[in-house]
Amino acid sequence: MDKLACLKAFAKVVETGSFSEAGRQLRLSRSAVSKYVAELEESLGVQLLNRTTRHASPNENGQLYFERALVILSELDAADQAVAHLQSTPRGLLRVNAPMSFGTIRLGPAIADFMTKYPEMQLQLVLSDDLVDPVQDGFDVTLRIAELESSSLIARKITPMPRVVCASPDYLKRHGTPHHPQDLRDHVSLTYGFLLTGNQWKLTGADGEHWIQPAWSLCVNNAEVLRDVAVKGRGVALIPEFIAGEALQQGRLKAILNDFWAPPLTLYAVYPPTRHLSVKVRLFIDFLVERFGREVDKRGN
Amino acid sequence: MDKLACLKAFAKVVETGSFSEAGRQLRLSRSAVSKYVAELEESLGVQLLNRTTRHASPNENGQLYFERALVILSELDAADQAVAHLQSTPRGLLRVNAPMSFGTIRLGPAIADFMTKYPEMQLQLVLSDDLVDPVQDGFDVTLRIAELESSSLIARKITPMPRVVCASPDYLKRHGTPHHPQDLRDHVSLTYGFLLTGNQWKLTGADGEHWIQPAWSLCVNNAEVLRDVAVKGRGVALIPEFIAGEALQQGRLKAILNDFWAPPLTLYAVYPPTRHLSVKVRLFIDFLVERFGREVDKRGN
DNA sequence: CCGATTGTCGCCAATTTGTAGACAGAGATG
DNA sequence: CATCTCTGTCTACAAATTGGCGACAATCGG
Repeated sequence: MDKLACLKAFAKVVETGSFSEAGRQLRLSRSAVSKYVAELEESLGVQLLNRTTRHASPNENGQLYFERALVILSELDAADQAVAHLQSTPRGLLRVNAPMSFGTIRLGPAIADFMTKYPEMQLQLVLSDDLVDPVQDGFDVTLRIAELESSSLIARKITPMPRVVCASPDYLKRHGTPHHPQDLRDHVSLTYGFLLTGNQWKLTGADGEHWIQPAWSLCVNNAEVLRDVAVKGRGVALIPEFIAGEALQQGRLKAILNDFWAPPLTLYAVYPPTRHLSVKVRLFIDFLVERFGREVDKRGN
Repeated sequence: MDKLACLKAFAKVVETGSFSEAGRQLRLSRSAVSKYVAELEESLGVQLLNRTTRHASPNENGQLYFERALVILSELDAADQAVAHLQSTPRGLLRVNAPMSFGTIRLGPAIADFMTKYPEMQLQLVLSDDLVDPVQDGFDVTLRIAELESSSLIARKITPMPRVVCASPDYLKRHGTPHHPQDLRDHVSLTYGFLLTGNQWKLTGADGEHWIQPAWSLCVNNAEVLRDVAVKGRGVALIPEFIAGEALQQGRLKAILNDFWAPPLTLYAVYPPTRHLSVKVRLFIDFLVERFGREVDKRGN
């Protein structure tokens, strides 16, 4: 028997003085209410209600039990509400891991707004380019920029990260401007190299996809370094727009091959697989989606 | 879902740190425990436990809810015990209706012992020979002496009440002593008349049943009156032994037709039809059975 | 490194639930 | 006072839930 359902039925019968009315308020049939109360009496071995064919009233036992039942039912509601409240009030420590470049260029400035919005939270931000397992390494959420991540960890897309092919004006003056992806074979590339596509660049235009493996003179796991070397005229770089942005605006770099585009990378949030996402993590991720882009949840969460 | 079962399962998991051990202690399978806790988390919309493949521990939500759950579960046990205790401690008012004769001759003297045994109870005894409906007339229990009572009220046999045929020595000297039930036709009977058998006397001996309708000169609804008139030599009476007893012992009445016996009457307790008999009533009836005779429950209660 | 134990999940037989409707009784109404 | 309406209980039964079995992958101890 569902003792709680019996308690609720019993309490409602006492409140209303009627099995029928109790049934109406609890959205149960009269016979269900009758059975619940009978079951309760049976399990206690005690008569709780005096019944006539028209109404019911608690006897001494029933009055005592009714008062106790009300306390118990209200405490149970209070307990439910207490955990709901605890869950919905964001506070405590949020530990975030993010890539270096994204952390310094985009996330860092945005964090102040998040902390203004949720003043009770503490945020610990660790910037690193290592592949990090949040469960293993004690983070609540890890941000990643990747092409496509297959992982057993739960991940949520935050935003696409467009990329741009660019070089310094001085480099272009000395080596000519490539007009087609195939022209890149004659140029020096500065490449990231740690994507799933390795050192190949995929560029798509009106005439289809082009897979180019330019001769690379520098392979590094930090796009800011690629940007800075490109600015110094050492080659052509394919790097995220958020990294190249300022140099492009200042004319220190020039975007080339503008009729072609590289598939964007994607910013993901990765977090431990629990049935119910911590509200801290959820609020943080919602903030990132709102701040950095549209929302596509990778796992239908 | 049975929320109470879920609460118990959850609490046991937190206590033991293990779904498996919780299952063993609750005599449930591991999968049942797992499902209960998952259901609770689902209904709250909150993660309560952190799980690894080897053990489980409450998170902050879970710790809060666990503490609340313990309180609720113990209060529920306390409520159950409170009504059980209330039920088992006999006190308060017990209202009894009994027939006049039985009340004055047998019950009255016994009552003192009952009240000694249960000093916290008050007993209200109303002696009347009216047919009384305990629900209608506000009694907890009504005693009846009858041949066979068919009633919608619940009744419990307390004891058989044997009857005796008797007359005064003086009457017998004047009218002769009947040796066979058929001889009663030539005698004057003093009859009760309010039994189902009316004024007919049924006497059974070695030669079978005899239905006699003696000529009655007195028909009254009180056997003591019948006894007193018989003592004065006015006729032959068929009355309960407990009423005739003292006069027989003193020689003021003489038992006759001793090779024949009238079917005994039966002392019943009648009480309102409730699912669980009040402990006051049960104790009183148990006392009567113990004091007055063997126990045969008429309704299999 | 292997065996034992863990928690979760899907499947399914067993059990319980909760309603419909019949029934008898009480109270309201004409 | 008779009739109607609503009551609480009970039975039958379709629908829903329960709870265990066994498979699976992960972890821990020897």
